[in-house]
Amino acid sequence: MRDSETKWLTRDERSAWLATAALVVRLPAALDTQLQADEGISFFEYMIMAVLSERDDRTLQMSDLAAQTSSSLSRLSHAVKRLEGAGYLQRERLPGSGRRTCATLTDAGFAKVVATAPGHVRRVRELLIDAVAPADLEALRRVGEQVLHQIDPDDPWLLDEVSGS
Amino acid sequence: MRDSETKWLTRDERSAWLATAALVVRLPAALDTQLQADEGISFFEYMIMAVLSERDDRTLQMSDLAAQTSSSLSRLSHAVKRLEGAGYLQRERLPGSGRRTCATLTDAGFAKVVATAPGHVRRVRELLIDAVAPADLEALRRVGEQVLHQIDPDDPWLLDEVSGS
DNA sequence: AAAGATTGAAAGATCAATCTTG
DNA sequence: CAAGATTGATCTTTCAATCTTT
Repeated sequence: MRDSETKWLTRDERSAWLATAALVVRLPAALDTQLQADEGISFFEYMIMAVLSERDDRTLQMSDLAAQTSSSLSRLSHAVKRLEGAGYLQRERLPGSGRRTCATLTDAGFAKVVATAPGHVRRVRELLIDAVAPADLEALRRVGEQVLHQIDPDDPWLLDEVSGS
Repeated sequence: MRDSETKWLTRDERSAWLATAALVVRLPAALDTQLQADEGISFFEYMIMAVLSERDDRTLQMSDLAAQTSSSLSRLSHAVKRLEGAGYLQRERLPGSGRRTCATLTDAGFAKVVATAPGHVRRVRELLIDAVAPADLEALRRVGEQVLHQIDPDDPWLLDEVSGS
């Protein structure tokens, strides 16, 4: 609020920020375009199914699924309802322990992920992975992790990665 | 489409991509949260007004404004109509030369940007600029520019920067 | 009452169709 | 008819309120 104390961006910081702002807006949009055109699903819907497909039982609790797709529970709930209507997954309210709901990928959903993944990965490679130097990609990973930590320090954002390093 | 030839991501590429995917989803969301809570506007609306505020005449043609905010003309048109309703800008159909429409920031719109900028910049610093090493920020700028070039090679994405380097 | 999740209404984005001017 | 822009319909997201189970 104290306007006079604002630390404005330097020229280099500003140019880095402008490029980053364009990146975070355009990259998801470009991936959405490919997925929508080729497979009729959104990036968000693909992420939901991709995350489920990597589980042994193709199942995840709604709140965990929300965390892994960076979405609110409400947004996820609406999206999962649509995907359930399309036959790609099923919801089940676990009766045993608690008020939890689990989403499970159906065979059709798994098949959809299998059909969709190659084109998606190709586009990710084309736009990002193969377009930048390996060292820059590594820097990007660091930046991502640091920013996520700034946004939410409590976020256990190394779930699978912790063991892998 | 040839599934067998898909070049899947390596372990390092995959971990970089996962961090990046989370980054591009969560960073704009976090900035939206700050702007919405403190000033009642979205990141997109702020960008529109900020871009206009940097012009000498606070004016830009709709299609140029769309390019500079990474948005479709349709999305921009709807958003500009709302901002016009709020008194932050005005539209004028240039009668002289062509079918162009220009958007001009009003005094109220300029004041809104002035009031909003400090908090926004503070958050950008906190989440990104001050959170990463200068070399990583520089790498991020390179990545951004390369990805934007992959998405649209014809995009003149160095408008202001060309002269500045 | 709190955690986990869903719902309906309101706001925003996308898509296709349209309008206008050159 | 093409370029620049807008519109209306539809789909998605967000926000606040609600429901259920512990």
